[in-house]
Amino acid sequence: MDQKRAIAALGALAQETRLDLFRLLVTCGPDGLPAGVIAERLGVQPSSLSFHLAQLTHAGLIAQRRLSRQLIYSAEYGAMTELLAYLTENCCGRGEACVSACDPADAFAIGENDEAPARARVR
Amino acid sequence: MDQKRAIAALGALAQETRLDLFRLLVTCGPDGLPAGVIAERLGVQPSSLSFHLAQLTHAGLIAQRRLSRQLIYSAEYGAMTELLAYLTENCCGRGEACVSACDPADAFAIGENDEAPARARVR
DNA sequence: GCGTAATTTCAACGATAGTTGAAACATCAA
DNA sequence: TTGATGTTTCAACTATCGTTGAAATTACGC
Repeated sequence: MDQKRAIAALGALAQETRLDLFRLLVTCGPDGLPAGVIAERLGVQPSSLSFHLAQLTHAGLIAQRRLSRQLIYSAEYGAMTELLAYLTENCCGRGEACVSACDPADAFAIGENDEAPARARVR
Repeated sequence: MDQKRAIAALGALAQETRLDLFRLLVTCGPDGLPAGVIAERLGVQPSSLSFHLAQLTHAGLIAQRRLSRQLIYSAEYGAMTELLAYLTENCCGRGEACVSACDPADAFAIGENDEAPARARVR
């Protein structure tokens, strides 16, 4: 992952509809969902959804395939993984403040609740 | 991490200067760097840098502290960790396509090279 | 082929982001 | 206090983003 692609991915995710959309597809696995179903679930106009789907596709975060009349969209887990790796690159071994971010076990353990790990802010 | 904060963080990172800046601070650890040094390293005008520092600070991705005349900025590793967790929430156990994204070992293992894991695209 | 369903494309609009340079602010040394 | 250093704030400008509704496209069943 280079800077350009990372920015494209981050920019694509930095929007209400698209973030919800991406996270919805992430939970749906490789099977994905047709555009119409996504529009209904998110409560977005088809025209608007199409715009956002194009943004995410262009950023490489989702993939498109056709199933008869429907266009099915699914998350590109590889791209997501690369993006996470790009953000955390070289953050290891620089002191205890970054330990939880660099330790995969810790990093993913907090996904279930919405709390930040207890850590003193550097002020 | 809720949707609003995630969007703020993603939006903050979705910009050349700020992404470079954040990654620079991530590699610097809790000690951080003064604004002047950052401006020099990134080749950005102080005025512009100040704008970007404020964006990242407001998004909770970096922290600010004063050291005499200088303002020192450092990465907020906790916020970064929460963001990664938010993006990958509920992506587990849905099929083999998301395995590498959900398996921390795999997810972070590809950080060293710039290659995507070999995976067939759903087209 | 015709009509219909599913989705995309297009143009127009208002809103927000990023840059620049000048001015202001905050801190320190003398 | 005075001057200098480090950083932020502000106004003005251009560029890009997201929404809407209408029209066009694509694929299917009859």
